[in-house]
Amino acid sequence: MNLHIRVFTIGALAKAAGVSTPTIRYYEEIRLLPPAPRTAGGQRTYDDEDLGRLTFIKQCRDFGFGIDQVRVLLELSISTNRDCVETRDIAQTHLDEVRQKLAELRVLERRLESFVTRCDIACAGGPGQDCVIFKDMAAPAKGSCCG
Amino acid sequence: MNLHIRVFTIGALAKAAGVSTPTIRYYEEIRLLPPAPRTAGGQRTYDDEDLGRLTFIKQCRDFGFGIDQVRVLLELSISTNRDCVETRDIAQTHLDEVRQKLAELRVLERRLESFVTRCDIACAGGPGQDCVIFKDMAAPAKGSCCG
DNA sequence: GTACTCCTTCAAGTAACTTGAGGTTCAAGG
DNA sequence: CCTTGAACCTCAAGTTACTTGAAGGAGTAC
Repeated sequence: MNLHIRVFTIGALAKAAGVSTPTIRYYEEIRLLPPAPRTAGGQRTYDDEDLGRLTFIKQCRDFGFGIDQVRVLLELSISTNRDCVETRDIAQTHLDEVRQKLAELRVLERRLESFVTRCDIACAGGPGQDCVIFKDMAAPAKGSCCG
Repeated sequence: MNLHIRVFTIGALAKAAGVSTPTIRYYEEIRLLPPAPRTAGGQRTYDDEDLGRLTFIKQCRDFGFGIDQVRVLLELSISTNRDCVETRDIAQTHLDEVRQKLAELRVLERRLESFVTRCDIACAGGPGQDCVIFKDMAAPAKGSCCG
């Protein structure tokens, strides 16, 4: 057992968990974190349990989960009869979304590449060219540059 | 020359450009679009020039450019001495950002894949398992599931 | 006791719209 | 002419996940 009871100020907790202090207050406000006990002067105090919870939240956020998903994951993490299947499903759904976003960004990357390349080919001379990119983009088809 | 002067209601314009009507009002409010002339009854009217401008904006947004970038691109598109080089640079910068985001998402995809896979291996039996994912995630290292 | 950092609350700002409430205008049909 | 229903109007607030700023109090080291 750990006999040391570590107490953190909000700044120390923030540093330990890798988030900002306003973020911690915000998490308290939206009840992701419980209301912190205060010193006589009104300053918030935290312990290792809070650090664990906050770190968990941070990890989930780094995974890209939304606040509402984190809320569910937190509840699952606390329930004694942990439902790993539900956790897996949340992660799977999120993975699907990430892959969807990846696909969109790959398309965007190709379009922008093509755009820049055509700019280079047609407009290497600099300003004042007869660049038709803008006419192209004012029509509802695919964009082009200086074609 | 086109002798037809097409006049659009806000709804018709929205449909033609592929945006929503509140979006058009919003664009007017933030001065991406000029204030529309009104009918006697106060309803907005648009013409083909507006359609061209709005379509241009839509294209830029689909490319992922932010509103402020669209503002610059719009000005470039209107200037008589078009600076294609500046346009290219804006697109190149944006392309770099897209690639950065792609790299991040690829890392995320791998992490989530690994997460889900480990869930499948260790927790195929369903709820009630001795799943350590939550303990892992409350520590500041990399997440795992049911390991 | 004073200097300095860290803490407090509250309000507003960010991006780019969307949603809702409550009311008006327009075009068509009878 | 009158009604009906869709589409329009304005204004305010909601969305996501915080960040930023102002004005002032608490804690600690010298």
